[in-house]
Amino acid sequence: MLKRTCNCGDPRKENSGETITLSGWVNTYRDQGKGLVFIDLRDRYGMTQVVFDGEDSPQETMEIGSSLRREDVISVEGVVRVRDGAPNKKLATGEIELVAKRIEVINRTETLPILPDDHDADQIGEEHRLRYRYIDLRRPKMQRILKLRHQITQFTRNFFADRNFLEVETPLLISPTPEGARDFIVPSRHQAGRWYALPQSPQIFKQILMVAGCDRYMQICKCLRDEDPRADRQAEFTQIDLEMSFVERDDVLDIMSEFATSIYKEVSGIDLGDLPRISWSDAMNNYGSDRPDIRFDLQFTDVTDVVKANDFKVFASAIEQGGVVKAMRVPGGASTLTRKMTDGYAEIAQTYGAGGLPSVKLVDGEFTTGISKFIASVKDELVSALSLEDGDLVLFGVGPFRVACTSLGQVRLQVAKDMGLVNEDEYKGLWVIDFPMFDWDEERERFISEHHPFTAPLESELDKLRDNPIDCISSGYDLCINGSEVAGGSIRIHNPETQSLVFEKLGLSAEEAKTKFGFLLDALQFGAPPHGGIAFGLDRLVMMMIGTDNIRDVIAFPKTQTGADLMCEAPGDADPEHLEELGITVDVSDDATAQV
RNA sequence: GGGGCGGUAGCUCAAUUGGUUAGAGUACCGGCCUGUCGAGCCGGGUGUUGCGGGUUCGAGUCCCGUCCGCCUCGCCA
Repeated sequence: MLKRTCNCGDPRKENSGETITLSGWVNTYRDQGKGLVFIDLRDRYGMTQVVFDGEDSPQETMEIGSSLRREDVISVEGVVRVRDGAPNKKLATGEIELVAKRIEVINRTETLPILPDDHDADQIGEEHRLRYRYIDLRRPKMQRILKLRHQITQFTRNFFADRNFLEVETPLLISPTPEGARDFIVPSRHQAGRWYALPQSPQIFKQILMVAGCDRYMQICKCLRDEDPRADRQAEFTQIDLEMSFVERDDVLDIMSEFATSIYKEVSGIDLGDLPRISWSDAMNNYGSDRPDIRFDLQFTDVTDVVKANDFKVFASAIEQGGVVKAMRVPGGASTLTRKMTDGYAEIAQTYGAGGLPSVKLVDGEFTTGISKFIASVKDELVSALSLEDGDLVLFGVGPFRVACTSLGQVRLQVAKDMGLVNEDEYKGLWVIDFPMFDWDEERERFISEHHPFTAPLESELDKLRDNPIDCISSGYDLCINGSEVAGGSIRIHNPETQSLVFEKLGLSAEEAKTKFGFLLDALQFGAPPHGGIAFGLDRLVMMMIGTDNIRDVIAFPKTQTGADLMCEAPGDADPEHLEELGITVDVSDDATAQV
């Protein structure tokens, strides 16, 4: 093989006269006719124009040159020279070209299913990009993403290594867990009929590392959750996972704030500014989200008490059932938002569980449209509670607290988009703290952890954990940037009594807890330090820095919505003998599925 | 599990109310062209209209089923 002496992004004017060899892919070819062919040769580092010139290139090289097609792989030895014509300002190597002397065609390509060309690759159906990922990844844009991701992990390792964190690997084959997401399971051969689970996160192991005296742990690790994906969610994703001993909440928030602001700064030049801390309650009440986007205002006002006096049925019955009425003032919304748009908002509210989306406009000092005639009696009170001005639109979130808030919160996001309130170049983050410990699950008729079962309550809330768990505030915290949750963590429970109590509140019998988490409860009995930590969603960090809504863009080999890898055609069939060895028989009939 | 959108040439798309031989750009193939750079010009259609049924004189188009992809609700401690 003709060995390269430098990369396609390297040659400069200073190298003219030098004989070099480049290897790479033919990005484009421009055949000018007998005696002159240009190709752009591309590798990860850049592109160089190679010229096959009848006057300077040997006849044989000339002939091969004119037969080249896009994405053929070649090595070319030649002489660097300053271009005759105008330099190409789009290329770093645009002032020079390589005059081909010797060429080796390493591999020709069939007609390509997709072209690795940033000009129109974004138009190509994603199905094709995923099936031929090795071609898609050749695109400069995808190469930039791979590189940025690498820079982020590199920065992360250095940042935490500098601060005494140890990178420790935790197992992939672990025991199934009762709480949380659906586990991927793996059959055991030595104990046929028993199963491993793939980790949803290394949670318990990192806590045990704290008990083991590691003091500070970090890992960039795969997490696996067998749940339906979304645009920003994959079953298989990566976390920057951390845990620290002898810390309180503020210690974790401080060091993680430093990490977040410095990684944005260093890797992308983005200034996150300060990261304010707001309570979950304020976030829900004012923004209708536990991960509010604070790049724009549009806050809510609770008008439950204001509209109580009124007998409008929708409000009255919601309040009667213990619900609330939230109002969002949209300044100037009366004229800028069309009927079609507000109808769309109502659909959004309904999608998130609200009955509808009552609204009124304030025009010439009077309520018009929507529910104006039903709430005329409390007009003055509403105007003053919301500081309404002429031309404002008011949208109401009605229902049980979480439904009223989150449905209006989703509407808030769309309104901001429609009114152009979102500056896409701006990055604003905040910590959401003081989460509740539990939420009540109507279906299962029991408490479920708002964060996870190892989250400690705030020290001052210990009494409530026993007597009034629904009001108990946890030590949990989430870091949200531009309305996206990028990290979440908590101070953990480090004494077995509290841990048992939480399991009990979650409806986990002592026996069950012992079976599933016995080793953790044991560990807590043998000298567990107070500890806490956090996990950053690496994929979402990369998404935000690269400016994409699609998580598949930032994963080299992502899966589709049905968990398929289109390139390698996973999942695949297993060898029947292998299954027999594992004691597994498979029944995929409709009946069998229906029974599950 | 539910809702929505889509599947036509290698790729991106078009095809009137169900009506002649399913078209265009690009890629690809052939030819021309010595300074191009998303080269240009001339010529070439390379097709199981995702798959299986059905209705009809006639289906890319309508109906039923199914598969695949995307968005989404549930789900994601």
